[in-house]
Amino acid sequence: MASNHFYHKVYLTVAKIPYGKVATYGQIADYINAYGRARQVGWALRRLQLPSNVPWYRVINSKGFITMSFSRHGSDWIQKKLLVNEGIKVDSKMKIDTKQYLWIPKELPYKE
DNA sequence: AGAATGACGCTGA
DNA sequence: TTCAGCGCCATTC
Repeated sequence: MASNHFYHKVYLTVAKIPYGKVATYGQIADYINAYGRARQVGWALRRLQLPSNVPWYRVINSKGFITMSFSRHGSDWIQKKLLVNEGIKVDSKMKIDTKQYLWIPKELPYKE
């Protein structure tokens, strides 16, 4: 199915985020030639059934925060725990120091 | 089918 | 610097 292709690209790219690093929703959208579709990246990750082999927890919003939402049914707190387990510091406001942890790939992680 | 929703992000005041 | 407003669009109601 064509729509699943978008999700597949999201998962493929997210899987390339290195251990101990994070990326933003917009970044992922950008890398898969879907500039401006950060929301769809969020939908793709929300669709995952946990536990997943995709490191979904390494994706945060552009402000450097873990996005908190009741609709996530606790996965936001699980996200914090998993990131801390990788040595990433997450403060009490769910803020992450992007200067230190943001993934900056040297090459385009996804190519058509 | 039409409207609302949302794990987002840029812009401009 | 902060923040409301708007664009985005698949999914859900």
